[in-house]
Amino acid sequence: MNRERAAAPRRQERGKRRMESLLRAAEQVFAEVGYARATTNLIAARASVSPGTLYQFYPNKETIAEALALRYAEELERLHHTVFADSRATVPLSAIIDATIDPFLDFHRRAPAFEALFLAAAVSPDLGRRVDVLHDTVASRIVAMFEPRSRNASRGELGSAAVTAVGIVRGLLPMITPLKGSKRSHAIRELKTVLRRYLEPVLGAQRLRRRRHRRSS
Amino acid sequence: MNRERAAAPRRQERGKRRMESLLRAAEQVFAEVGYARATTNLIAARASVSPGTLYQFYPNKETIAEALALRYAEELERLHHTVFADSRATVPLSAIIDATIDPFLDFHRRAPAFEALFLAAAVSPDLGRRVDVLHDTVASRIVAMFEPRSRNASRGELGSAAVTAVGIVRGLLPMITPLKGSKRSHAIRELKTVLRRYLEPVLGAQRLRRRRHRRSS
Amino acid sequence: MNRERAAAPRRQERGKRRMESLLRAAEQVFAEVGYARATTNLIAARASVSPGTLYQFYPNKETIAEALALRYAEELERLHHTVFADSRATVPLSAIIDATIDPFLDFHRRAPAFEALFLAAAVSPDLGRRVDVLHDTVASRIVAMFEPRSRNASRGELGSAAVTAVGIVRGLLPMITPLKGSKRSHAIRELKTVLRRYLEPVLGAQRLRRRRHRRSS
Amino acid sequence: MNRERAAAPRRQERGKRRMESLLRAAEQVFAEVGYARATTNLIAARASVSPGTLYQFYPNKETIAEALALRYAEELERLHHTVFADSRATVPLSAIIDATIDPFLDFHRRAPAFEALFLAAAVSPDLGRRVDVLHDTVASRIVAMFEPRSRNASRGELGSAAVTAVGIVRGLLPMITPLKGSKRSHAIRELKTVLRRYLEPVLGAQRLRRRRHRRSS
DNA sequence: TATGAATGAGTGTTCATTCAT
DNA sequence: TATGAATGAACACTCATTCAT
Repeated sequence: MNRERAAAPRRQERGKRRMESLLRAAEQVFAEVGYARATTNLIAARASVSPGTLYQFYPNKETIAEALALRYAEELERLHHTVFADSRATVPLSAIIDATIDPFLDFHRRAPAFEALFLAAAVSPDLGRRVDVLHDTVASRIVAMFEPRSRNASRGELGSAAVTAVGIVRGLLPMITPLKGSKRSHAIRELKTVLRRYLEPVLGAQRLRRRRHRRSS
Repeated sequence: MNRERAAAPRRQERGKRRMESLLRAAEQVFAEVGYARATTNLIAARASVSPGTLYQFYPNKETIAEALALRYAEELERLHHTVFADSRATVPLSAIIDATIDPFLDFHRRAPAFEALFLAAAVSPDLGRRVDVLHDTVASRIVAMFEPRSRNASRGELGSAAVTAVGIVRGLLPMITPLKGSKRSHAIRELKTVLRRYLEPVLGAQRLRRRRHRRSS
Repeated sequence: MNRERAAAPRRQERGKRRMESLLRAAEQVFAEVGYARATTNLIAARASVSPGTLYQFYPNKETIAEALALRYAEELERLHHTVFADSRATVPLSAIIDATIDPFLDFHRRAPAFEALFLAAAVSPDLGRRVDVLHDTVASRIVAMFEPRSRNASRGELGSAAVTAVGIVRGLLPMITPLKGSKRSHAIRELKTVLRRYLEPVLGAQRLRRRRHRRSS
Repeated sequence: MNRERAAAPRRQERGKRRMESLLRAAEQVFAEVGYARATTNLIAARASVSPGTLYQFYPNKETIAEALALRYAEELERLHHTVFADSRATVPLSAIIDATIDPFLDFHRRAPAFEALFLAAAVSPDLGRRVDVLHDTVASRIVAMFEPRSRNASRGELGSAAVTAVGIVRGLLPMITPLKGSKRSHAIRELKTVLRRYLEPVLGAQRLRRRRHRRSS
């Protein structure tokens, strides 16, 4: 009896560890073959576990992706929280973009399945609904960052811009990830340029916006 | 004899018509369930045809997607050819973007599987290689449109900008398509804004570029 | 009317020619991929004819093989008829074997599907029954050749020996055909040796056997 | 825990038993319809198992045939090992042949798919490569048996003779297996005669050969 | 006759999921 | 809990054969 009480938490610990290792295995597998071609049996095998065990923790394949997406979302939250915890409104936009995109790309490198999920979300409606967490997280991160800086954009406008920015990143990401070296740097610069040119007027001070308006009219 | 000679083309016509109807069926199915979950048997059934018939015309699933992509590419070519056949360099950028994006979205509505293929191309490497035609077509269309208008951008810069523009469209498209009415209009305006703000300096006159440089440095 | 009467034979001629070319096509295809993997559509295509046409002349795949086997059997008949038309009883056994095996191997080279059918006959019971013609032909050829030469073997014994000889050839043929040059020669010599040693006592008068021993030692 | 430890081997046992029963089912099916027309689903059904289960143990159809061939090869090894473990060089050739062929035919009866594989090996190149084990086993068995007995044949000659002998058996086997009773006996005697007459000179010293000739005349 | 589109049962194989142990 | 055998409905694709023209 005593043993049982003692065993329960230990068992839960073991369960956590199992879920961990399953998630890591799934991450690898998603990264290697993509979500669609990833099989639960392969994930289980990669985690040195039987398929039955996998299903003890995750009721189906989607749930695994969802859990991974959630973990990524959390990491993303932490990522920018850390970076921007003490930011001031005076920081120029390009610096904000650098501070948003660079850690993001960095994280993207460390999170091998991120792109697989990010992209798959658009294709598979099932997964999509679940992985949307990622988009939402990124978008709300952006809103959070820009809100204190924005003088003349409403919350709604900011939200809409953030969603758009996420779309831009999603669209350009696949053009960055396969590249290395200077080509990669160039592609990254291009992404930042797009974002900067798009966001500048959204956020911008009066002066800036006026100039822009004149030009683009 | 006369009859025989007459029969051959008529049979070939029938073949063409079958390929047509198979392509239309595939289009529907891709649009409904996506490329990955589309099955050849389902496509055949949708075309009221046996699976064997499908394979008489298309050797495999990929080829069907490829054929559909090709047809989309052709339609796209035609689309902008028509629109821009007589364009002048004096047309303002926003008009160019309107004339590019509006027919594209229009086409996109009539081409229900376009998004499925466009997106799937990024996920499935098999399909990707074949469907890249679409991206290339769009990109080269953009280059063709902008080249006569651009004063100070090299061909390489234009190409790179075009690829980026395609990425932007790909990234924002999924945010437009599920919407209707004013929300849709707003999302479209947003896409155009992104493109305009991004492309303006790429194409722009000397004066404009100088200003931009100072500011963004 | 008149035309019809005139056309009929011409049509039959054309039919013969079609059957010819179909048979030649089948021969190629059987030789290339074996009976089992040969498809009627492939045969038709090889004959530059539609599958429907093929079925106008041959009701199914087996029949084609049967027809080819029959043609081979006829050629075999002719083969040894020619060779042995004037043979005498005094010819030594080894010469008979040479005169049987050499043209046979020669024919075998010219008849690329022969082995495919010969072997397939043993595997597929359907085909087997039909292609047995070949075995029977070869066996009866052997009997015909040996009968005038045999002093102490009954017809039954001869028949049994002939069947056995055919079996030997079938068993060793696949060891000869893939070889070239001296290895091939060696394998052929081995086949002849087997046959000679087996048939000698079946056929032999004392004198013949003694002579043989001296020579072959 | 104790239970867990006990369960693993029991499960593995179950796996072994399944592989067994699948192999038995495959044996039946191969024997009934031949390798080419045997379907994996049929084999699975015959083993009262789903197709998926079959593929849990054998990755494809060929592998099943291979496994069966391997098992046959092992049985063959055992077969003649037992018989000849203590053989002396003084045993007459005919006894050796009896002791080789009789158990082989016996085994052949108990191994209903043996012929299907043995023959299919010559037809299907895929299977062929894998089932060659059988031929090699039989040939090397023959070499092993004859080596100590042969006074004047080199190893190479013996090997070549063994291969030829295997060919002979393969060629004559289909003439034996469909027969029953005295016809069968007769066919078997014929096979042995062929082998004896062929092998005698290969193995024999002068004395032996003379003796043999007298006897067999 | 000749065509070639059409058929459709069937092929080997996969994989998310369940279940007996 | 953990195992891994078991499931079975699919899947992409084939091919001997038929049929409208």
